[in-house]
Amino acid sequence: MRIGELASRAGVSVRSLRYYEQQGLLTSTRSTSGQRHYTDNEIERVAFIQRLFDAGLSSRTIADLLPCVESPSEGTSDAAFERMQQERDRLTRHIADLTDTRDSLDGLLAANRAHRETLPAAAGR
Amino acid sequence: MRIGELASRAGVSVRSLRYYEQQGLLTSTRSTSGQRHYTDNEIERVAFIQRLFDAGLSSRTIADLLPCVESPSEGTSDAAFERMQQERDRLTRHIADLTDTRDSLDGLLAANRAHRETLPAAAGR
DNA sequence: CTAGGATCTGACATCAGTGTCAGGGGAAAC
DNA sequence: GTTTCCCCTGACACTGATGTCAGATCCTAG
Repeated sequence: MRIGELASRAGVSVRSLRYYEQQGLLTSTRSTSGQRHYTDNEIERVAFIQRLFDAGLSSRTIADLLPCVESPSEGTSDAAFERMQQERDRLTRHIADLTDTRDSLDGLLAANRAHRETLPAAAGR
Repeated sequence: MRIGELASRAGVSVRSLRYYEQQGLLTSTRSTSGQRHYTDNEIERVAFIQRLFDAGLSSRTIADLLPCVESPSEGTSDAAFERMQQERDRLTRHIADLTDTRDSLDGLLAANRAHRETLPAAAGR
């Protein structure tokens, strides 16, 4: 498929796909006229890349990890493996932080809710 | 205390504190010479602002929410209350996404680990 | 064959929080 | 009082993923 189709199927912009390729996250075969062509495999790959971006990884970090993802059967480098563990741990900490923050919001919401019930006339201002 | 002390006690840069004030997230009393002065309360406030930033809220959103935080005893506006619930829900979804992503990484790590054990000689390359 | 949509490259814009520098004044320690 | 550190404002830089535009080329439907 060409880039437009991959973009719509993976739910990202054409611009982003070109950027991913430039950053070494994605490869494409080129037709003689220079147009990029992809296989269905790339759909999942792009989706995964997006998830890593959403998880706060930089394109550089993702580039470091992807070899480990693509060919877990080969002996991937220790460095990539370590990096992956490191990111996993970072993610765990981040999730814990976010959970704490959400709990704080819940506490505030509860306090506000309680107040609203006792003073319904004040609601809205 | 002056801005430098607040910065070091709250663990943020002086630059950031001035920015927060500019965005309406923080207020300070000014000495006659124009220097900002803060009370101990601001330490916690700044820490909370940081947590919200880390949770992906924009300064605009934080500004919308803070009245609700500072004076839960007053009848805070419905809009702020709704906004807060909305952000809480967004955070919940984000946490779920991150957890999924982390699980994916765990799966990949396990696959790599398994391979490493079967082919110890290939480690490092 | 041709028109219109898709793609190519390259460049510049955006956003938001933060870093950093310059030039001038304040505060506190010696 | 002088030195040294802190603070003030204002401005510009940065980062990184993405948007957008321009001008050229390609592909496909009519």
